[in-house]
Amino acid sequence: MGLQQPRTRIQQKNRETILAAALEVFAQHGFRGATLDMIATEAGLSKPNVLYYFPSKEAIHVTLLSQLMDTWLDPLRDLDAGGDPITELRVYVRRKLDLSRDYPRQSRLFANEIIQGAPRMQSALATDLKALVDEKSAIIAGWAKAGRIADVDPHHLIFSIWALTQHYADFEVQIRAVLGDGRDPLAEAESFLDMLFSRLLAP
Amino acid sequence: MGLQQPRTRIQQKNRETILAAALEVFAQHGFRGATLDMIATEAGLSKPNVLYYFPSKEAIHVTLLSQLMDTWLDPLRDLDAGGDPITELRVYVRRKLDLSRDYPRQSRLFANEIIQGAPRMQSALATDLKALVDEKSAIIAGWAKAGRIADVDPHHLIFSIWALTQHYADFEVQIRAVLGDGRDPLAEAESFLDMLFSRLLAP
DNA sequence: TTGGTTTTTGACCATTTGGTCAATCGGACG
DNA sequence: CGTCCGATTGACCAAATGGTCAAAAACCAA
Repeated sequence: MGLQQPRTRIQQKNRETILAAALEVFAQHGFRGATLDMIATEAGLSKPNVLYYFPSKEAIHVTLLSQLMDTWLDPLRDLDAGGDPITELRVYVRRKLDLSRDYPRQSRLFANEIIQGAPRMQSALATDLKALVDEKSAIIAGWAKAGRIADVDPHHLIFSIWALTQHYADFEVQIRAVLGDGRDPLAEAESFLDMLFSRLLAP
Repeated sequence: MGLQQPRTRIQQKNRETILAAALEVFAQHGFRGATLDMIATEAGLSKPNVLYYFPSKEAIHVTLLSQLMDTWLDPLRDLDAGGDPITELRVYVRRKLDLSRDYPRQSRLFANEIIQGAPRMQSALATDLKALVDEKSAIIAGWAKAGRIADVDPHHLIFSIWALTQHYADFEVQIRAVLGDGRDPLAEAESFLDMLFSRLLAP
């Protein structure tokens, strides 16, 4: 039964429930480590019922990944050539860090996929993602050439923003272990990264 | 058969062969995604033969992880309170980046483990790793207080070094997809990170 | 060569897991 | 109330997988 778009209220609800459960399970165990039983239990449904709403385990995974790319790239899409360069980039960093705080599971799902060679995203990376990054890199390069920010390589600037913000979601366990209790990693990260990029970008 | 330490030449060699194969397979597929058959094939041995040298799949994984922690923390151990602060930290960044270049599989193995909650490393993180980071953070804090480097949070400085260097190994697929062919990500990263930390740390 | 030890493997096993299916359930509508 | 269609599930299956074991092969010292 191909449920391209939900027709009934209950389909809508159950598909969402399954996706939320699958996100939790995939993020924690990776694609192979996750089982349909785990997802079904987490969703409060039976395994055959889960497969009534999605044709396969892989279909659930693919659905999650495509949803992810969309919201994940929003902050970069909003980088505005007409805005103040430093402000634009600072806002981008902050919004990216907000994503790490509010959606750590999505971040880990994505990280799992990329680390293992992005077997289900290769094309999306080389086309959509590359196009967007190239476009925004041109904007940043323009700012640099105009002397409005320091002369940094735009691609690596973007990579550094990704690396630094996602690190706080993906490696949360390590960070908490090292910092010990009683500290708020994400809050500290916000001011640290603000300072870091201020110093890096100042003309 | 518990082969705590190899007694014969052939044991030594086969254990190393298996660990090398397992590193490749675990890094690419994660613990659950890797199968003993994959490891055996990669090692050029039969599955029962692999289990002759290691008691279980998990034992292979644990062996790799403990080996990893050791070499992985060496550069941080060498951070010398008596050296020139900027130089010491620059060397640390460069050596960490060298590890990403030379041992990307180890980096991904570690990343896989941490992202999934470090089920087999929790204790090592909270004890050994925390102790080392706290010790070196104290040194960095001393440099900052003496005005020899900028006033940065030492823990987050170390996190940022980890994030930025390991990103080039763990997310290599993404970076290559975005940069396209004909560029050398690691070479570019070296100069980019050198500049980034120069600006960040200058008093 | 021989006897004993180490190494290797084919056959096998129990469990897990993704997925199927016929049968049942349940609610909305006439 | 009865019918129909979407929703749910217990039972089941085939393949994959971690691991075992007895026997064969390779090796080595005397």
